[in-house]
Amino acid sequence: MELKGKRILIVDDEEDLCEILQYNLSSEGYQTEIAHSAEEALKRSPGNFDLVLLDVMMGPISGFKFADKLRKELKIDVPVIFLTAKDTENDILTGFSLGADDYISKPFSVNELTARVKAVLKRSYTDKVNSKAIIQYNGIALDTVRKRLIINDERVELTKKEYEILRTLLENQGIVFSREDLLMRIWGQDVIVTERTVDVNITRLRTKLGQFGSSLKNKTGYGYFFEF
Amino acid sequence: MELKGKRILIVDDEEDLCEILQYNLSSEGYQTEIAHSAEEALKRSPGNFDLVLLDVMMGPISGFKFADKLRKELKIDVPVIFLTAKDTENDILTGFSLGADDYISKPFSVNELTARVKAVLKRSYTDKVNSKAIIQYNGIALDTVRKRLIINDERVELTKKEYEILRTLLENQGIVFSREDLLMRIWGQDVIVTERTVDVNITRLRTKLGQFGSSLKNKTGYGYFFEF
DNA sequence: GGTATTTGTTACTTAATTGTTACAATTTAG
DNA sequence: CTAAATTGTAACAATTAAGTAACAAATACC
Repeated sequence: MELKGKRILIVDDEEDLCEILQYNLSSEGYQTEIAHSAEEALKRSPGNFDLVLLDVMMGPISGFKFADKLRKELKIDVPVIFLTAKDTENDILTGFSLGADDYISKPFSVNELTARVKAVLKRSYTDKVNSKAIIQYNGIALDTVRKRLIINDERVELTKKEYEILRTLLENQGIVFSREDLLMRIWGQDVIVTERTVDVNITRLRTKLGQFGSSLKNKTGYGYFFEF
Repeated sequence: MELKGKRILIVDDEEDLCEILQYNLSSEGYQTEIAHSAEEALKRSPGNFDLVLLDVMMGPISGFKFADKLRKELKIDVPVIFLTAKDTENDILTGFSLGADDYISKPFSVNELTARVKAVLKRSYTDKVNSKAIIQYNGIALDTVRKRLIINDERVELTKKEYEILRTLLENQGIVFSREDLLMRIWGQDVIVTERTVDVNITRLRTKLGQFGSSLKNKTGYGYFFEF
């Protein structure tokens, strides 16, 4: 398994800590991005990261609220590791009830951090379809490195948006995503585009999907989903 | 590692050159033996040497034939450096296809000789696997010692950055590297340059790659990758 | 120290992606 | 069955990304 190169979103309002985290994770080969608030984190399309490191004690929206929003409202189930100063059981349980994958209590050592990060990434690798370079579904192969499809031995290049929509739908087959869900997840919090934009991208995807185009289905009034 | 005392077999029909080689290598602390023909060389158990210096232009059995026999028939994979007067790229590539580790073009300086010898001994000591001076991919040969390309029998000099980008992409064909990835990997953690710098270097590389320029591909929104 | 080479920046051009709109087709509700 | 709502989609526009030439800065080399 190749953990290196995985994208990690660091969400913490303490500049210094962020930099320490970033420095250490980078030198381990991970790609990192920093957000100093929940709001900022939402802007960075958290669904596109492999892991989110989240401080629970943070500005107006706490890490807990952010995680809750991520899971329940945005339906993004990216792995999350909480950074918590309060090492109380209650805190920790709250975190896990909100879908955390692990937690680290401050202060923590670099070794501890990288070990947990590695473990969580490994779990999300083995347990989910995630992380493989090419993911196959029925007759469709999605090359997650080159961001393209292989259908009937043919390469079909996908643009960024197309790729992200398709991946989202393929990884969550049968689940209906409203236009808003998709906009939130893929375009991000503050990008303002018409909901119809999704429709157009769906059309384009259907064309590129060829014989499988009709598997990208619409549920009138609700949204889009994938079903072979 | 102790390079001194390593045993080197010199195979060349020119008496004078042999003596010059022997003199210089001895004074560097190597043990040397001389063979004036391929036949003679075979009698000296070439497999028991740490390195063979082999003249390609030589009596009834050419250096190439000797090397071929060594590798294919006798299955001896002692490191070999070719001494070549014919400095054509074709010759050089032939040598490498026969398993050479490096080559030296006549006339050469003593410094060059000892440097190459040392480098090959060191490489073959540290990593048995990737110790060749020239790595070939489809129609592209990358001379990792002299930092240049050989394409269609032509030498193309690469600058450091160009070389490192190309090597990264060639060794990881199909993997898309974002500008940031490349900056991190090649420029390093703390060098601050515009991401567009990568683009410019890519353009320069494409030009130097000639007919293969179009194999250095861009994936809009993601980065660059190599694919024949 | 001066010259050549490499490397980086910028500005501009070209290309690719993404978004909007208008209208057609389909679906739904009554 | 029909009108309203929703979705599909083609054509165009806007935006964003990439290619590249020309110049500037930095570095290496005498």
